[in-house]
Amino acid sequence: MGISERRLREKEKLRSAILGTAWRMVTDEGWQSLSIRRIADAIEYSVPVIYDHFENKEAILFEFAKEGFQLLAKKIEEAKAKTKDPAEQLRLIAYAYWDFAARYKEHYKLMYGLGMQGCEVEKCLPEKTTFRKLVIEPITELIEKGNNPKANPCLKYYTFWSILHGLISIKNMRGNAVSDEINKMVMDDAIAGFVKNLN
Amino acid sequence: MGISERRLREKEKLRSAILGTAWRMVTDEGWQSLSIRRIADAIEYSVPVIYDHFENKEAILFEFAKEGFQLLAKKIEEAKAKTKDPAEQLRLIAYAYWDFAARYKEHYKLMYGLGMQGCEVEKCLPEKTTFRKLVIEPITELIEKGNNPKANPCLKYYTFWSILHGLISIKNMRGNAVSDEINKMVMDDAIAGFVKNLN
DNA sequence: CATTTTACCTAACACTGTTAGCAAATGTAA
DNA sequence: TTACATTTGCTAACAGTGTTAGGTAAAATG
Repeated sequence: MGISERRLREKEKLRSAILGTAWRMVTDEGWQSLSIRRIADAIEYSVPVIYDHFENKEAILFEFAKEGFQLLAKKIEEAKAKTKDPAEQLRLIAYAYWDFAARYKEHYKLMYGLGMQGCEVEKCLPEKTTFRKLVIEPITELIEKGNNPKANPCLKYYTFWSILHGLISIKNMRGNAVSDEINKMVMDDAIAGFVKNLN
Repeated sequence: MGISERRLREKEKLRSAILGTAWRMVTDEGWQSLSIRRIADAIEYSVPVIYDHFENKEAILFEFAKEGFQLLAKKIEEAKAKTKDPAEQLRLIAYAYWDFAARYKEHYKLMYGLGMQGCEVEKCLPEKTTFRKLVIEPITELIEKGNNPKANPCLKYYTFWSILHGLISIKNMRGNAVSDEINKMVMDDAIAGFVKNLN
């Protein structure tokens, strides 16, 4: 009865080939160049085979978006685990977020629809919630320790995220017109201000 | 010799018809639905006529982007003119920016490529520089008056803009999942924190 | 061995942006 | 008025896109 298992393996292999090829295209030439037909060409199968593995093109994009959200959550978790000081945690989280967006640029663009038509990422709620919880925790701690206990952690989380996302979006837009050093200085400054304001 | 002038007027009229039709499509059905062919259908001309007035589709998008940048600069200018207190100016500018992004949603998406493939907006430098100058001025003033004169206005401007753009981007992403009140509270909080940190 | 399932392909549909080439109308000059 | 040149607008095509209907041949199943 190894036959059907071999078949499953082969099917899985084809699926991986599709995703692998797609990913190579994206990193080489950007999301714009990704097309079902070109994937089919590259894996040396006909076009409808792709649709045996993915409902449509968006389903392929979604796969990468999910990967991105999971990876981001992991990175944030790792960064946070490095210290117990909540202020330091927030700083490390911000760095990790920044690093993720720089290292996995195409993922980030897809996840948040930067300069491209994003895909429906509503289904990534679990991963997003993880991120949210990881950030809200140190914020809550800092608020409790600070002298402004009426501050709303959820609201502050939103602010924190907005700062990061705004910086990264603008950085992505401008290409390399502004040096990374300056960009990082802006982030440092913004996060320092944010943390200071929590007290 | 009014003939050639009439012709020019008619040509201009057709150009307006193209832009007007395009804009109606965008507001009715989003950027995604905008196509040269549908514009041609709507104005009851054949497709190549569009190309007599615009080099390509991007040139049409660019027209709206430029309009957006100009309008934004105007709104910011008006908001700033309402007071002479730099802190208050920054608050009013932030409100105006927010209001612009809400009122001219499709413009904003196009200008910064949110959830769509944006167009080359590098040519809008004058309008962008206007915005930049309008914001940097009160920031510089505040820094000079404050007790942290070594702060870099340019860097702070970048931070200010990032906060606003981040908030708006995230708001746009989430659709109506978060109420406008909360969104505005986040902005108020973030801007207040930013201004406080300038001193 | 017959039947069903699976794998896979060709060819099409309905779109997209863009352009070559032609025909008719109009303007200009002899 | 006639001859030429320009403008205006069109049809039809090219080269892509995502997606799917329908058919064939191989493989697995009863």
